[in-house]
Amino acid sequence: MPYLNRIPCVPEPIDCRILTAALDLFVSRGYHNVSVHDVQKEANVSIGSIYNHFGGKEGIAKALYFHLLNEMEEMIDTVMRDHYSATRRCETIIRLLFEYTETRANIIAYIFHAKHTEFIPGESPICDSSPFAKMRGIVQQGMESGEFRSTDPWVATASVFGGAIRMIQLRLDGVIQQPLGGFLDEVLESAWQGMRVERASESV
Amino acid sequence: MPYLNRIPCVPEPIDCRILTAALDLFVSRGYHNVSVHDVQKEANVSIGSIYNHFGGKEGIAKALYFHLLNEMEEMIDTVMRDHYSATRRCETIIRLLFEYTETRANIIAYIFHAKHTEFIPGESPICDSSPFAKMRGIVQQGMESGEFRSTDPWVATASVFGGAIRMIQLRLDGVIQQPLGGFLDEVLESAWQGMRVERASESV
DNA sequence: GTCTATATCCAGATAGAC
DNA sequence: GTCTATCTGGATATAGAC
Repeated sequence: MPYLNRIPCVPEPIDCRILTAALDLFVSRGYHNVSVHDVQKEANVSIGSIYNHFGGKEGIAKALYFHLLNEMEEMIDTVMRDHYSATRRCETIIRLLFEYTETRANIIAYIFHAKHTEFIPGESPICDSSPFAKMRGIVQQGMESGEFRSTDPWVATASVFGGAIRMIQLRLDGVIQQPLGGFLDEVLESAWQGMRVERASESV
Repeated sequence: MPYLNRIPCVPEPIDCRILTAALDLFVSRGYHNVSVHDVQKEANVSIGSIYNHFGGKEGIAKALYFHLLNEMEEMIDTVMRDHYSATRRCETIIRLLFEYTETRANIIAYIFHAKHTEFIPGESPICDSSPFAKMRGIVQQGMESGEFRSTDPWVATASVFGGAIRMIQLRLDGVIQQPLGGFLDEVLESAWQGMRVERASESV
């Protein structure tokens, strides 16, 4: 196994080191409790480099935000390419979000952080952003195709994804202490049951 | 109408003025973007008084947090006193939360703010707190009584309240621009359908 | 208890050598 | 492009008169 002990010869580019360190610190301590000096130490770069690359702390936060939002959008695009029914699309998105919450918790925590507007002024709330709009679009598609029962689009989206997002928040806060994977089937079951089309015979 | 122009002779106590001003500022700008001087100006008191009463900015945040958490707990206790079935209890809680979101948005925004631990160190996440525990208890009761189908307690609670909480978050973020009252019936409908006990004849 | 004026600290940002 | 040393503003917190 000759490669096991090899020292990586291509060092991670400096931008990535900064962003990775910042993400860790921002998520663990909170944006406002992290100084540029903290990031500098964690990333093993000088403070000058940080200002050169990102123009300051807010620049780092913005770069992170758009980078991660973009990753999330690519994830959703991939799901939409590989699956066609709204049900399968929603299911796959929820499954991937659960997986990411376990394996790359920082990313999900940063993306789902309630108030980006507090430290990225002028940015509209994340639920206005493209990936979230696409999620609403998928639910809409499901209502039009008859997979989901028809209701208000906001209510429908909150109904499909609300339970899952709530579980993610509880897991990130440490309130839920088991991996989310074990809850996936039941969460999906609730979501589908909540959005299932009522048969005429069942209504009174 | 002799009272209309009267000047209030019992001024609001200084503690309340400080807390009210702080709540407004914390919610609108974010805790870390508000200085003690801002609170002082908004509340029309001196900075010395603030330190006398609350010991500093963090003291204000803590006092607010416990005060509002307590109000929420009292609300839930009242609901539990006035209603007995889990369904009615959950429904009333959701309705009241929606109402508060419209009429006293600051309170709900502060309580539902994701990360109190960022500015109140040592405090456990809000979903561990007593009112949220009581909400879980009500759902548990509903599963035991057979009102709700049985599933994991976390999943059940997320399923019952997740959609509503998501709607509240979207409303507070300004993404949803209509009052929540208009969505109440559909939100409840989704929640109940998601938790309804499956009849044997319906399963395949 | 309340106030004003002041002290102290530390964050974000910059300058200029290399 | 990267670094160290430095500047500056503003925040928290205190001192001491009233």
